[in-house]
Amino acid sequence: MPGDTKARIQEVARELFVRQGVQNTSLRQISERLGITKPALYYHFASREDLVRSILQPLVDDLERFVDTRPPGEARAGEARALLEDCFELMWRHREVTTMIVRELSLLGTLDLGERVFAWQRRMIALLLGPDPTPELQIRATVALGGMSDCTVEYAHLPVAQVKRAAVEAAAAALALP
Amino acid sequence: MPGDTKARIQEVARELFVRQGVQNTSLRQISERLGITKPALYYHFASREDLVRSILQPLVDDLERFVDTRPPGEARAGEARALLEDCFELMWRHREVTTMIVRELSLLGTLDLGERVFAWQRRMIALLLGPDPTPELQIRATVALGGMSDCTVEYAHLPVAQVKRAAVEAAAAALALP
DNA sequence: GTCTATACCTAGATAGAC
DNA sequence: GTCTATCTAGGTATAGAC
Repeated sequence: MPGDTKARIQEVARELFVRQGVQNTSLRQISERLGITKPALYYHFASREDLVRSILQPLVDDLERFVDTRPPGEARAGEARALLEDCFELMWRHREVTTMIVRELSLLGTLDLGERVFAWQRRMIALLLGPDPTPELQIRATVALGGMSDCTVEYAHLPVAQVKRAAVEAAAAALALP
Repeated sequence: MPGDTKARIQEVARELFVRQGVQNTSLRQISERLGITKPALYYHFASREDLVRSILQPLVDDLERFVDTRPPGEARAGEARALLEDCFELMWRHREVTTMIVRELSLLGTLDLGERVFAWQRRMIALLLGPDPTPELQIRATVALGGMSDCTVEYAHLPVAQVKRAAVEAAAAALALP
């Protein structure tokens, strides 16, 4: 099927990025693996950055949609836990990209996605704990959210249900949720 | 003082690595900042990898010493919390290097430090929870330890005491410590 | 211990034919 | 949409003078 070369490039690139890191993957490797030449990539993507960004973007978009579609203000008792569960599932669904980001956090900066993810984190914390949380609560939220994302990376080989239950449990406890 | 050029190189390199990431820092930048030439660096370090490793090593050594100097077996009640506190302080003391690693986790792999850090984590979990913890407990420990290291990076501008108290509190809760 | 000079490679990227 | 050919910039690293 002609026309899906772009998708195939992203597929191969994502696989290599996850396996050996983004910084350690060259366009040459990607094109060789596809059986095409390097310049051919440039027909589909304006630059290497563009290719990488196109792979990370869906996760960032989904994260933003996630907080956009919830009513603002602090979650009621019991709702916060559901929020953590849904958030975990989102990160798990995108776990290949989550892995890329966790292993090379600095990517967000070089791709100008850092600000967006940072803003997302603030809004997420506001949903969990209300606006203007104390530094103490922000720190607890960082443990909770950072911990959950680490788990989607480190325990990607275990069954979802098991990881989800334990990770959400730990995150909720870190937040001192009831 | 002649003879401390090596230390000055490490100092400048560490600063640049923290500010703009390891991968985005070239030997040219380091040598220019020092007012020496690129080849001069090669008198002090066999390679770029060697330089980077020499900067990360002290943290890894300290982590290993940390678990080496504690009696094996599960910590008693109350001891686990002290263990988390000491661990936090260690990461905070090395927080420049901790930052480098958290932002570019994949460095550990390329420098052959990944195995050592992974083994450290297993031993640390054994100290906290006893040998052969269930997957559930391992996941909780990942949230706790990963969360604490994230905090040393993200809240490096706040007073130690405040970050330490909140981060250890959250980590202990994630572990379901009494 | 530090310099000049340079070799060598690989990367990302472009021009233009087909 | 993909190719060949090529450019340029930057990287790591070495040889040999001082």
